[in-house]
Amino acid sequence: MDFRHFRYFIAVAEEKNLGRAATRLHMSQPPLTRQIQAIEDELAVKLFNRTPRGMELTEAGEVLYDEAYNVLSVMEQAAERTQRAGQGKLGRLDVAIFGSAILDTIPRLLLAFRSAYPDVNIVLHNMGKAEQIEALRQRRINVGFNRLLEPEKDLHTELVTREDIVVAVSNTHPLAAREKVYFENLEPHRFILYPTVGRPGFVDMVIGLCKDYGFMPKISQEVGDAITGVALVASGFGITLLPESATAVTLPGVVYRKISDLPDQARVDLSCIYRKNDQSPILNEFLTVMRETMRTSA
Amino acid sequence: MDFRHFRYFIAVAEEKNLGRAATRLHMSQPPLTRQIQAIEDELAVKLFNRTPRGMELTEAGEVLYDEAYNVLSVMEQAAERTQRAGQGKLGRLDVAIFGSAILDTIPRLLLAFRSAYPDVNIVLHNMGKAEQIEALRQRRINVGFNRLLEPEKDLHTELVTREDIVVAVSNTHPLAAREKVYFENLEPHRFILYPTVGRPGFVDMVIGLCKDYGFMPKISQEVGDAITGVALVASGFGITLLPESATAVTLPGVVYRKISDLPDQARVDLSCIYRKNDQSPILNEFLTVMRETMRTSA
DNA sequence: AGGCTTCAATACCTCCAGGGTATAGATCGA
DNA sequence: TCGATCTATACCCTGGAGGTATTGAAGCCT
Repeated sequence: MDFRHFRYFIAVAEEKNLGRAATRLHMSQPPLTRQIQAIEDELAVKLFNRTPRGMELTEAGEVLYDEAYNVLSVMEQAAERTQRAGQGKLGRLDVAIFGSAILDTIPRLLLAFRSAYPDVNIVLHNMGKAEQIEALRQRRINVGFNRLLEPEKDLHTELVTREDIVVAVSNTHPLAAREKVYFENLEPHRFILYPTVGRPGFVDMVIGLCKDYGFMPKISQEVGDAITGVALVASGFGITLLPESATAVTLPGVVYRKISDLPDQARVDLSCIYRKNDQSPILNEFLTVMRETMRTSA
Repeated sequence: MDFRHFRYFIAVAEEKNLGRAATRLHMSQPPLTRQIQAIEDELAVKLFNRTPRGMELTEAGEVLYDEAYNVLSVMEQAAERTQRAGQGKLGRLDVAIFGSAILDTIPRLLLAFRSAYPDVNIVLHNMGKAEQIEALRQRRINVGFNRLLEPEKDLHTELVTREDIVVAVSNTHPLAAREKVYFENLEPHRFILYPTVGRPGFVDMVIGLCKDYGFMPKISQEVGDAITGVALVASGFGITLLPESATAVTLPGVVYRKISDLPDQARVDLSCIYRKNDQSPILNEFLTVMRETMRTSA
């Protein structure tokens, strides 16, 4: 039983005439006769009664006719879904995110991707840097987002965007009153910092910067994530440094100030990381959308 | 895209190795390679990543693998249902019945058939003799049951069973007291009879019998069906003649008596009627079951 | 009745797709 | 570097699917 057989059968069932059916199938009548006979032989069932006026379905033939379109359509759907999966339009993408990246860039990215590929199921995972790398190697995720990623031999890292660092201060804080804030102005104030999960982290960059400006930051608190940090700023625990996108978080009593004299290496990157040998068309489409999105919004 | 392709694809997807898959498919490896390539070409999708350790599914391949068993099983079901229909095990049988036949023989028949062919949907229609013949010609029914059927050139009639005629009398009636009832004993009593729907009917036979015995029956009432007739007997309207199977109807105050000297032509037949050229395997099986049932219960 | 039409079925030929064997190419582990 | 273990390629061969011509069977007209 072949797909061709189904198409032939349908044509004959509908035309009730071998000649016309053959024309419709762009072939001649005798081979069609034989193919129909072949089906009947294989199933050991008479599908048509041959009359001098043509072919008419038997009861068994009626049953097969009911099924035939089903069979073809199931087959065609299988093919189509496979093709769509091959074009990255169907399937699942496991994305790891971490920390403040979720506040601005990632949502824009996901929005763009979802509207272009609505049938791709995006599953988000919260993971730190080291976890992301492990999960990538174990194929639990397709792509991870993080900052300050170091190269790995089997993984590609790709810069998504770079952001300036801003300082978050309480609105009653002396720095809030200044028109321009320079990095050295930060020195006397107490810093709220973040624990490093996977070296090098954001903290390392901040401390390095301070060293470049000739001081060691006074540490007020260490907190787990950016939002908690901002909350502590509002509560007067000190100041904190954040990537610019984190200014999407607005809390009463907190203001953000740009740092006017920030050197270029003090800009913080947001990168993504994925397996070098990942052939997934979905990942590919995702990266394409990502590059396009970042290009147009730059 | 051929059924063979699906089987090949499944084998390779499961074995993750062309050689083993080929063995499983009872063929050699190179043609299998080419068939897999052919599928990929046709769908314009890579289904496998070739590694030195074997074949592993791509995402698109995973999607196709999910579908592949579906496709095959839908196909196989179609074939199987068709075969079953060809063996008369699946489908629909439209049966016309009439009057008292429904009281005993038909239920036994249907019970036997349903238990042997549970997937055949039996649809019962109440029709008189003429209606049945018309419905047969219009293919609205496959078989009809009736009594005293006359031959028709395009229809087969087949005797199902013959029954004796019994007389139904009130239990206070003089006849109820007799040990043996002879036909001539009926003469003084008033008859409840049935209108003839399609000549010749049961009434004609009764009247003919009376004539044979040298009297004309005194008619008390005409009623539409046997049950009503029996109800009138209970009410003292007279006596009525019925086929023996109608004694399945028991009403308080009614007794049935056999007629001892009944000639053979006074036995009433139950026959079925169907199209001579009806090829339906279901009808065929039904008739077979019917003959078997009547043979064993005779 | 006999020829005409209209179907499906058969006879016979052709050719290519699908299968086989042998072998090359690629990669990995010892 | 050699052998083991995969897949891919080259080449041959056969069966089956398709084509043309024809037969066979059954109405439908004169």
